[in-house]
Amino acid sequence: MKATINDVAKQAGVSIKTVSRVINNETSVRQLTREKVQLAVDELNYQPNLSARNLAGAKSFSVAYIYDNPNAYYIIDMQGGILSACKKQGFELLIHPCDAKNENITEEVVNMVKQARIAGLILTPPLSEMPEFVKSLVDLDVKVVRIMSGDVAPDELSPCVMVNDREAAQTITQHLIDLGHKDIAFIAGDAKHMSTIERYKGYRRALKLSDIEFNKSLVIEGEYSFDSGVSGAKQLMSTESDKIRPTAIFSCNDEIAAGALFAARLMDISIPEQLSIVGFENSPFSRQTWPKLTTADQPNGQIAEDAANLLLSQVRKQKNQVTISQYVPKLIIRDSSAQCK
Amino acid sequence: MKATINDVAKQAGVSIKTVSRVINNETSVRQLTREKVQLAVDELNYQPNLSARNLAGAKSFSVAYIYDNPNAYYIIDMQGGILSACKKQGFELLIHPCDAKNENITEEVVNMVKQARIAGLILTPPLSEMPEFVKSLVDLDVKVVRIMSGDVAPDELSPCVMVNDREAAQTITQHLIDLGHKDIAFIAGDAKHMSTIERYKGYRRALKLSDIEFNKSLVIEGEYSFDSGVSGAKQLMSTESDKIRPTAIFSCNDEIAAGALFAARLMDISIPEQLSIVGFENSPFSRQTWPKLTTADQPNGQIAEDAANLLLSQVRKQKNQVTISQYVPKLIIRDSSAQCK
DNA sequence: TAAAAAAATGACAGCGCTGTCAATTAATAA
DNA sequence: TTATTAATTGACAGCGCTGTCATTTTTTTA
Repeated sequence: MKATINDVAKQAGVSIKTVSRVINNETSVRQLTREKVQLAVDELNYQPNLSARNLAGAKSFSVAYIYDNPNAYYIIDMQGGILSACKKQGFELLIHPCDAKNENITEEVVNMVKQARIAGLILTPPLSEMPEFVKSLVDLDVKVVRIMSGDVAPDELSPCVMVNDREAAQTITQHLIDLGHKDIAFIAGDAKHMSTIERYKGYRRALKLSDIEFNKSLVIEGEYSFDSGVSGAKQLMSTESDKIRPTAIFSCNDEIAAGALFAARLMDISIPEQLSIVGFENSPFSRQTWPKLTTADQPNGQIAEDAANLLLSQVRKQKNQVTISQYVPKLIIRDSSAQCK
Repeated sequence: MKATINDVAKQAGVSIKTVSRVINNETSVRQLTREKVQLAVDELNYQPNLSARNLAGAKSFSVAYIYDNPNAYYIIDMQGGILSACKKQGFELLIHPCDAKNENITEEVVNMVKQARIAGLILTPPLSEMPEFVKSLVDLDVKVVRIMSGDVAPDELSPCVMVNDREAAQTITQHLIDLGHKDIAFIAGDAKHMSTIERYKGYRRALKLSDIEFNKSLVIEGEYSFDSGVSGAKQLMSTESDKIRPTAIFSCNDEIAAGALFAARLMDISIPEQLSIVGFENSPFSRQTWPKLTTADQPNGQIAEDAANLLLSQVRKQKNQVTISQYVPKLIIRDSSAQCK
C-alpha cells in the first residue's frame, strides 16, 4: 500500500541506504544519484515512516510542546504555529499540558521526555521563565527553545525567541502621551511574570522620555484577570479628595482592560471621552468589548513557527539558518483611546 | 538505560512473547505467569516503546484529534480530556487543526490518517456534523467517535457522545419562565450548526410546555458572534411603536449574550432589572461580563475523555465498557437574569 | 600510468516490538 | 494409566528504517 524505502530503492535502482542518505539530506551522495532518488520519492509519494525512524535511529523525530497557560487562545495559536513547522520538516508534535505550580513538574516532564524519546522542547511562559526547570531539561539530551518576554535572552541555557513587551509597552504608552495624556495609570498583571515587568519598564521609559513625572499612586498591583481590572479601575477613579485621577489607564492585558472598562461604565465614566483605556495582547476579547480596545498585537502563530524552526534546526544539527529572534508587538489603535481633554 | 521487553523477560524468566501477551492483556497467560511478569514490569518501571509497537504490530497506538473551531477554550478542554484518556491507556495523540470549509479537507485528513497509520479519530463540531466527511473516514480502516449536539446519534456511522443542548436550552428557558418572563426572545447562532437547531428546539418546547404563545418576531437569526448579539439585541429592543419588546433574551451562546449585554447598556437598559439575558456554554467569557451571565455549562474535558475512552475501547476491540453517552449542560444561574417586573 | 586517498555506495545487523506457528505443558477423556 | 485435547509458552521472522563497516568507484597524487 504505502511506499516504503524499499520501493523507492528499487524504483531508483539504488540501495535503501542511499535512499536513506538522500531523505536525510546527508552529504556524500552524488548529485546525479540524489536526483534519481528524489525522482522516485516524488513518483511514489514516499514519506518515511516515523516509527521506523524513531526506532532505528539514534535521534528521534518527536518534539513536544509543554504548556501551562490560562489563555487558551495563546496556546492554540502557539500550537498551530509549532505544528505547521513540524509538519513541513516531517517531525511529530506531542503536546503536554501541565501545571507550573506542581512541585513535581520537573520530574514529570523529564520522565515524559525520556519515555517518549523526545528530541526537542518548546517552552512558553510561565514555564520558560522557570530557570531551574529549564536547567533540568537542558541537562537532558534534549534541545530546548524558549519563547520569552524581553529583548535579549536572559541566559545561555537555550536559544530563545524574544517578545519585546517593553518596547511595545513604551509605544502604547507613547500613544497615550501623544493623545495629550499625562496622568497615565498602570494596572499590572501578575508581578512574577516577566511580561508584567517588561511592560512596566516600557511604561516607565515612555513617561521618562516625555519628561512626565512618575506618580506611584497611579500604579496598581494586580494579576492578569478581569477582576483585577475592575478593582484597579475603581481604585484609580474613586473621587477621594486628594488623589489624582488618571485620564488614561494602561492595562497590562486585555482582560484587565475589559475589567477596567466595566468598572468605568459602572462609575458612569464614558470611554474614551472621559478616560482612555488600553489593553495588551489583542485577544479576541479586545474586539468584543465596547468600545473596542486599543491594544498591542503579537503574531503568536508566527512566533511559534519561528521557535519551532529554530528548535528543529538544532535537533538536526544544521547550521542555524537566519532566525528572527525578536518580535515587537504592534500597536493597534481602536476605539478605547482618545485625545485628552 | 530504559528497560525494554527483553529486560522484563529476563527478569521474569519468561520469553519476550509472554511479556508481550501480558502487556497487551491477552488471554491464555496463566495467572501465575501474568503476576510474575507484572512484577518485573513494575520493578523495572517498564513502558513499552510506542514506535516499536506501531512498527511491528498490525494495529497502531496513535489516535488523532481533528478540529476546526473558533473557540479556543473549547478546543483546549477537549484536547486535554482526550490526552488524559490516551495517556492512561498508553496511546499517543496527534492533533490536526484544519479548516472545515476547505474543499480538500476530506482528502487532507484521509491522507494524514493513512500516512500516520492512525487507529482512531475524535471529531467535534463542526466536523462531526459533516456526514460525507465522516463517511469517508469511517470507510477507512479507522475508528471514529464523534461528539455532537443532540439526544441520540443521528446515524450509525460511528459511536457518538451526545450533548443534549435541547434539554439544556429548555431548562434555561424554563428558568426565565419561572422568573415570570413571557416575552422571551431568541438570538440564534449559525443556522447550520446542530447546536443552534437543538437549542432552538429546546427554547420552543419550553414555551409550549408553559403555554406561552410563540412569537416569531422575537426570534433573530444570527451567528455565534459578539456582533450578532449586539445587532440582535438592538433590533429586539428598538422602540418601534407596534413591536413587542421582550423582557428576556436567550442568546445562543455567551458571546452573543455579551454582545446583547453591551447593546442593552448602550440603550440604557439595565440588566437584569429591565431585561434578563442568558447565554450558553459557560465560557470564561461569561464570568467577565457585567453582570455575570446566567448560562449553561458542559464539562467539555469530561466529555472528551469519555469520547476518547469510547474510541480506545473500539480500537482495542474490547467489549465496550459502560459509557455515558449523553451529557446535559447544566444551568448556572448568575446575575444576568432576574424576576420579571 | 600506477598507487594512494577520497568519495560514493551497498550489505547487513538490529532498534523493540508483534504475528505466526511450532513446542511444551496441563487438563480432560477414554 | 494413557491417549487426546486444550491451554500455555517460546523461537523466530520481520515491520521500515538507520548505524557500522566493507566494498566499489572516482579523484588525486606521485
